[in-house]
Amino acid sequence: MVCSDVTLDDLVDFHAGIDDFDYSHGATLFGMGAPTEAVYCIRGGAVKMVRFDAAGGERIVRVLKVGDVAGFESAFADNYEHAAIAVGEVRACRIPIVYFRRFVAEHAGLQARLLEKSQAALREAESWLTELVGGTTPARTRVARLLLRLRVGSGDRIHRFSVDDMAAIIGSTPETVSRAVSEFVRQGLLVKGGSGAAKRHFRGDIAALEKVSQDG
Amino acid sequence: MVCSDVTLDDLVDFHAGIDDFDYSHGATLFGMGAPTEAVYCIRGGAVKMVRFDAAGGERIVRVLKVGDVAGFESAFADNYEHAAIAVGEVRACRIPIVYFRRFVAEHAGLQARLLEKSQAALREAESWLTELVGGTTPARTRVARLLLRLRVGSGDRIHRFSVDDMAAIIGSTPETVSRAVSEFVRQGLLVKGGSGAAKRHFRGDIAALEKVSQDG
DNA sequence: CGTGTACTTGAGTGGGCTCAAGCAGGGTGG
DNA sequence: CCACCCTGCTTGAGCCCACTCAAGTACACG
Repeated sequence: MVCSDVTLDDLVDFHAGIDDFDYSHGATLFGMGAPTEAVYCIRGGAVKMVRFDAAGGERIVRVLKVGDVAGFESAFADNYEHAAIAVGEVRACRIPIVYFRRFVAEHAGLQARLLEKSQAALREAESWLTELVGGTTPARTRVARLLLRLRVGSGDRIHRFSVDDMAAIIGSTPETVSRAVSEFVRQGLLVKGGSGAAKRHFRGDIAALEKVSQDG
Repeated sequence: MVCSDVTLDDLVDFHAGIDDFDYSHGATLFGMGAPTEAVYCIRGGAVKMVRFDAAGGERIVRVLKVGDVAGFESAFADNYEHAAIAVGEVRACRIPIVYFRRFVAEHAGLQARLLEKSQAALREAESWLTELVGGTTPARTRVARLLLRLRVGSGDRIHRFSVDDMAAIIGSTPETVSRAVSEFVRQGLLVKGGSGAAKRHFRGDIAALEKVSQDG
């Protein structure tokens, strides 16, 4: 993880302006097209990376979880390519772009690490292309696959996105997602979290979901 | 373009084993899961990057054209993540992986260039996610968008992929693609190339296709 | 307790998938 | 040179999933 890298920890030690921030549900870390002024290390929660098409419809192209770095794709461009929006409570550390660029320029090891990050993101995007979106795969299967990808760590807790968000990921409609999720809940594959912070999570029967995710 | 970089041209000059090769339609540059042993700079034609899902069905996640580098995503892994398959006649130069890795290690500038390449590929993949695949967008619109992305340079020539390939890109079926393409041909938006090498190309009415690609 | 937001559920329709013929074109062998 | 086949494209008919439109419901928040 870039943030825990020694050289970047040095950055935190020696410069002011880098601190952890909290973002509440729906808060915007940065907007699509806004001038690039920082990258963010996600320390907790989930962040959706959003693109808007010509018609103004939103499409989620990636989901960031703890350890991911938001905005690094645009670190050497003038403007952000996506909007980054918090889903549930999010904690992130903000690194002003000038510090970030200086450090990358000065430390060769960081470049290799960035390349890894970029290729991991590419792998993830391709994975979405093959497994999650459209194709000829039934919607319920794709919803199951998505839920498995939204797991927190390797337990049975699953980030609970809104039906609209899930639809914007798998390329479907809120109604269709709702029907699939409701059915999973009825069948006991999914349990909605109670109140408070737990509201933003499911408990999932991972084994059963994996069964559904294999199409048939 | 990585291949035209001075340092990589030096590589070509000083080492044997690097030459241009020709591949005919359907030829495999490398297979998915095969041991990584080279990267390829595309000098002409088009190459499809393919992933196979559990059911054995193929899905095309990216298309490489002149100037792109095939296999660099796997340059630091043991095995290729995709298969790379020629569409029509392809000319490419083959760089053995040991040379490639040595050069990247020795020349810091190349790392930055690789990072750019990786991020460009990421952008492209996200672009496919938002514009090309599934969603709620009608198939004819998506076919039009795909055709525009398959343009050779900035003229009216378009790489002519098989209906199966196009279906594997937009996440549809060969029949549906065929219906859309046939209609474009009937309407004169698309002209099939004659014989010989031209068989692998369309001539497209770019302006009209762009109109169709904007949904309505 | 009212209001707003998000989700759920229902009925109806249509786009595209499926299944299944028919049809070019190009390569091969007689 | 032609008949043949083989591969890839086209076209048709029927059906079903999922999108659309539209209520109705749950829940949070002021």
